[in-house]
Amino acid sequence: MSKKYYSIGEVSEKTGVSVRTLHYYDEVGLLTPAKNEKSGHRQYEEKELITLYKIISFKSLGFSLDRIKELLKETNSTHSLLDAFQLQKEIMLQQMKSLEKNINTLNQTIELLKDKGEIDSTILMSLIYSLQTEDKQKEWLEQYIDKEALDQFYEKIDTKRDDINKGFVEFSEKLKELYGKPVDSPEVMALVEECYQYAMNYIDEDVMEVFAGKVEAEDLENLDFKQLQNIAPSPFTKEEEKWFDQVIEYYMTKYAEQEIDDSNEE
Amino acid sequence: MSKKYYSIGEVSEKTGVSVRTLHYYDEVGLLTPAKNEKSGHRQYEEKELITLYKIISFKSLGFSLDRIKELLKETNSTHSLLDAFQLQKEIMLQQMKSLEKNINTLNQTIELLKDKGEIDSTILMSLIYSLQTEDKQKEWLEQYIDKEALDQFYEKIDTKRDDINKGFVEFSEKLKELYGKPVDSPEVMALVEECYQYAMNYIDEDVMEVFAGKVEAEDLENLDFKQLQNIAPSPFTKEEEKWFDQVIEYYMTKYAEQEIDDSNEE
DNA sequence: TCTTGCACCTACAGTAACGTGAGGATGTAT
DNA sequence: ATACATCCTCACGTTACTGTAGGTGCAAGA
Repeated sequence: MSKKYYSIGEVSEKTGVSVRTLHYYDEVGLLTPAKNEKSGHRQYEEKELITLYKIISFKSLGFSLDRIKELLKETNSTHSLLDAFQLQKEIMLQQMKSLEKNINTLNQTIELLKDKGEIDSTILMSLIYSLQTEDKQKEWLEQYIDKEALDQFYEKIDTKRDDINKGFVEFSEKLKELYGKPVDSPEVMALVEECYQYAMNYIDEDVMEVFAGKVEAEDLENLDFKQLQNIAPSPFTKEEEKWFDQVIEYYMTKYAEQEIDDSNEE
Repeated sequence: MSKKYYSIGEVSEKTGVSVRTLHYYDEVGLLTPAKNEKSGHRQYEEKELITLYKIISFKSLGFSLDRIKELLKETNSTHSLLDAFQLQKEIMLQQMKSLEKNINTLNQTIELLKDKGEIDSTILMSLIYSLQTEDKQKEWLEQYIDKEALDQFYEKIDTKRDDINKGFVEFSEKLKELYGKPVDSPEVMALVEECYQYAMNYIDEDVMEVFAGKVEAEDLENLDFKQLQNIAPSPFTKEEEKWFDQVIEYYMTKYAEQEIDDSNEE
């Protein structure tokens, strides 16, 4: 035969794997060619080339070197290979989902930034965080709202993503501007009213009712809302939030009065 | 105020980031809270909590900590954020493509393993490698075949993936079995004929002609085929390949004779 | 008063899969 | 013989953490 061995350089050339990487594979016992006694140079035979191609193939499918070491021993048993591949596929599908979510969030954020220009970084963070944890938010909501109504709600939202994001940012900005004003000042009330009306565009009445009913029924003040806060941090400081709570409270009582008035008039 | 500072434990609890990781962020200068002079305990203020949420958000979008450190400084300039997000989106789209390719390969391999049971690991490797580098193969082919015909060809193939993979494996196995037999033995010739016919199911005549013409026209024996070998290693050993080359050569001369006979009879 | 436990601290080490570079030995062509 | 390419080993750097050991300060229980 013209040539029995390949030098490490040749192997690197042929396969595109760096010399250092071949050293490393030798070091960890993944691919251990014989060595020339005198020079210590590595001598790769054809069977090792084939093994290397197997390694490259497995690696390209996302397996770790440790896993590959096992798989190389088991390549005769096709059954364990099948298992490994199916598992690996599940893992990659998971990764796909996560990537899709990220791209989605990035798309929405990019649209928003293009549209709005400057955005308070805290508000932006809050939005991104919220978009990224939407699944968990939905899970949380499923405790209180039945899945069907929720699915419907999210479907509706899905078509108006960019509008809603913009609304969220704008209301947050305006609220931050008004922070500190008396809770019963007309500007504040006007904004809250506007905000409420805006939200009502997207929230079905039945969803609202179910939720309102639950809120009164359960004592979720402590435990559960804390969990939600963890899932979706607000864009406001503690101070702002305190003020905002008062605003809401005032608005609710006023709103309740008006409701009574309305129903009396009917 | 009831509470000015959060302890590291509280922050960890609130955000889900481990204490050790918070230590780490402090160490690398990503999030450096003040320290109590006496005890050395870290004291997180609300602004640092907000920063931490920003960090979490950016991290979930796939940014490195170094990049995040820069982004945190630039959060006021929305412009650089937009750039960063757009770049990040491109990166994630790339990753998506790569993942899709992997899942595709895994799916095909899984189907094949389910269908065939035992498969020679070298043949399997060759197939996987080939599936994973299909893009590069196509690029290589584009040098010789015009894109339109090629696209058409791949489209056709795409609908019959599993069949073709199975065919590839079976012909490879059979060829390996026959290795060593005389190149003009009837079994060998029958297999090659069968293989040729099988391939013709998928290769359009015009593609074949273009390619055949090119093969004669150019001297791509050396440079370019080496490149292809790098892209798609064969499932055969050097010895087997040598033998196979002879088989093909013999087949081609025989085929050429037959062609002449055929045209004479017409 | 002792000690137990808890939350916190620092500091060192280890992970995966290499990249990079130093310093020296070997192979090959002229 | 000399130049130059190629190879060797050794060892540190990278990313984003995680683990562990040994030590401090403080509050509650025996």
